[in-house]
Amino acid sequence: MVRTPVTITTAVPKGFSFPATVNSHGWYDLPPFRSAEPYSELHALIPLPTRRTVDVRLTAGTVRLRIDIKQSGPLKKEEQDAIRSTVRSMLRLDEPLEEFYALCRREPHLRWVPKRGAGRILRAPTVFEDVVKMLFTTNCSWSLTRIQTTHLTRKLGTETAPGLFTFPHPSAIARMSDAWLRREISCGYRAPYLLALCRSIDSGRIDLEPLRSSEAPTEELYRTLRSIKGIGHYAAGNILKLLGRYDHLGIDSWVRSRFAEIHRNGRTVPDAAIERHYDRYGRWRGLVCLMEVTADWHA
DNA sequence: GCGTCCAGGTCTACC
DNA sequence: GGTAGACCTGGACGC
Repeated sequence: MVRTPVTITTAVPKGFSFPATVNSHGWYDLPPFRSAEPYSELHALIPLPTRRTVDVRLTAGTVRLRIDIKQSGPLKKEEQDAIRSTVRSMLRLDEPLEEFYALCRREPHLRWVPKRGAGRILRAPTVFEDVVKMLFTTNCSWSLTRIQTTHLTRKLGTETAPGLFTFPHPSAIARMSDAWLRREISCGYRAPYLLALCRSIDSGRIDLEPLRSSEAPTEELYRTLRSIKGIGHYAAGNILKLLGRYDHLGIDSWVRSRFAEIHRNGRTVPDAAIERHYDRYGRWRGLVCLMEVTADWHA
């Protein structure tokens, strides 16, 4: 047994960039993640197999990542291992990107990607959390995505410290009504989609968590995601990226707009033309597209 | 402060 | 297979 506070570390791959990973997309801005300064630290709540949740603060060194664990009870060795494993999964530390980086080095406009250690996309501790948050990004502004996620955690999550709430378990959401979710979470017409997903998980009809380690073909995973009501072409494409599959672009209005600025002097083009543009990057096309449209975030 | 309009993906009905 | 319309909310804007 180890008494808190506890600091553990874990090795990072050569060239890894903590800020480029945390800033890879907007997840760091959605609870339970917190980050006053996303370039240097990230706070997260990590659920453990023992059904406990720990509050961690992540900061990066050049060869190791520092994990400060804030919680009150004793911490077993296997719980520390679980924390380390979840953090590695969230920051994609074990994802092999050598082939992608080699591709980037052959493209002058992508040479910055391996130089700045970009290409690892932050994900939540669970696939369920990633899917619900992606559902909350559909057909709304980022401010509404933040409102929905904040309400969901505050009203159905568990308070682990004053003002600090876990992402709720599917069963906690499954117990609520459609009308309650619309009223309290502000998720509008997405409420029945969220409810159906949570009840499917709660009843055992669907299990999202194995998708991260699945060896099934990408198109099979895509079909699985599209079978979830409310997850369309855009959301499925972006969830696939969080599963380490980059065959789909996940085009939304922002990608259309950025693509037009970067490649067409501001003139918008049909999605099919955007798809064709990235075809030559093969199974990395979705990641190349993401790097291009977010390049200025990493400048 | 109030009303109106718009933007944002997905689903369903219809052709 | 392609398309129109409905879904719901926050924010911008005009009054």
